[in-house]
Amino acid sequence: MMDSPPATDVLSQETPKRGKRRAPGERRKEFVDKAIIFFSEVGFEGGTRELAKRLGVTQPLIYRYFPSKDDLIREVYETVYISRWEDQWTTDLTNRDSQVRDRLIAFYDSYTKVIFTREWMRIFFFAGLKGLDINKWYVGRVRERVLIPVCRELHHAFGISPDAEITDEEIDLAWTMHGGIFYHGIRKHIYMLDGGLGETLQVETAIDMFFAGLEKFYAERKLKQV
Amino acid sequence: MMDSPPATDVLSQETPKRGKRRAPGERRKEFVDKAIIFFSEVGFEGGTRELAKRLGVTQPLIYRYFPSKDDLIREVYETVYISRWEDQWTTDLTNRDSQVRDRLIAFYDSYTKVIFTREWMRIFFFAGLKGLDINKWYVGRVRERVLIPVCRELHHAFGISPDAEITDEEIDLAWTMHGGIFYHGIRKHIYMLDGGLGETLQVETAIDMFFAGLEKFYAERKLKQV
DNA sequence: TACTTTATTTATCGGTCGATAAGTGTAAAG
DNA sequence: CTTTACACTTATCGACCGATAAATAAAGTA
Repeated sequence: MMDSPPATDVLSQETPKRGKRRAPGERRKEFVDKAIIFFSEVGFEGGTRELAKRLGVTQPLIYRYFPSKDDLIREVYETVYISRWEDQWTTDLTNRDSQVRDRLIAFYDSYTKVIFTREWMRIFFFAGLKGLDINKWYVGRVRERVLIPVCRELHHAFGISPDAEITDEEIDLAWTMHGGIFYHGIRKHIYMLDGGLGETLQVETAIDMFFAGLEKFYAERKLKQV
Repeated sequence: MMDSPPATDVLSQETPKRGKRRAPGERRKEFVDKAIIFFSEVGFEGGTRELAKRLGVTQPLIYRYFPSKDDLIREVYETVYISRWEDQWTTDLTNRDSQVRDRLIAFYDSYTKVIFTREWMRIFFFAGLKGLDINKWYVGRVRERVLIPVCRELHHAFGISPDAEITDEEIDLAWTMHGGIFYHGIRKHIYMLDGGLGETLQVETAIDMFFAGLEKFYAERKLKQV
């Protein structure tokens, strides 16, 4: 079940003039949430005064909740990267009750619902261009918790010995599929251009391309056994 | 002024510190070239003083050659985007002397040689995140001069009537292939992570995936006629 | 009620930025 | 050699940025 967004407290009207007390934990979360939207739009070079204006407070108040702008930024991308990751993804991908193709489609349908948003995409690239470690860490997570499990499932589905190691080449193939899907998100949210296929169909065709490529790959390497 | 010049003008040893005349056009080009490298590393928010230091000159000199920082930046990405495009790409892609698969591989081998560089990739995303028009313009150019010609060649290769229109869905399929290849560049130059396959092999497998996907696409739509 | 606590504001500092004006010295022109 | 042109410098301005200190007002506590 999808929890509906918390009904924003009935606008306490304007004229927040001065000292509008709120619970501190709640306030902090509100700051981070709005900072995500703010920084995703203007980049991490966006000023704290402009951010404060959007929060409806004065600039020094930000420093009561975060020691520095960098700390706030760190919290922003940790929230985006970590809290939006769902462990269920790996669980479902490795559940052999259904065909691996269907599992892949279901995964990317769910995954793209999370990452194909303006904030996620832009925060991701702002952080990537900054050369932050968390970005490499995230790509590593995709590799370990998605692509490698997927390759393992494919070995099983293609009847390859469970002892056969997963090669870097196979993972590169999986990255090509992943990139084909991911690029649609780039086009939509970085370049603001939409595609002709719906998102589900984009995912399906990318996965079908991947399977066709795998057939060729395994055939050439004489690994296919069925 | 009180400060007495060192009067050591005699020892104009090593790098000539002052008044090092050069041809103005040459100097301008040198500024743009170094600015490409500089901005690709630190982003367009990089300071003019830091840039000047790398150029070995003082900061105000930049404003003798460019009216404003924005003008310099505009020249930077126009140089990267426009001057590195080769019209021969479209010519070769539509030359039916060889198989379309071979043409595609040859194109992406050449294209990735140009764009899979740290400067190109990073300038591209810095500009994309800034929401610059030139970015959409570039994506439009790839569509018009690569993907649509490719789809037309594929129609011919697959024996589809020359009157059949190229659909948005077909172009989306081509974008998936393009994105699969492009993403390897992102991994390498934005995340600084290398893949297992060589670049040529990455291109080949992405194209083979694409062809396999096309087969399925045309079969389902009953457009295939051979 | 008076007292304490703290969320929030006002005021401000030092640093950096893009940009401009004025000075300086060398190369080129005569 | 003298004069002129201009590539390049020094000095500086006003705006903005991140961050801090002190003042203020609202909430909690008695």
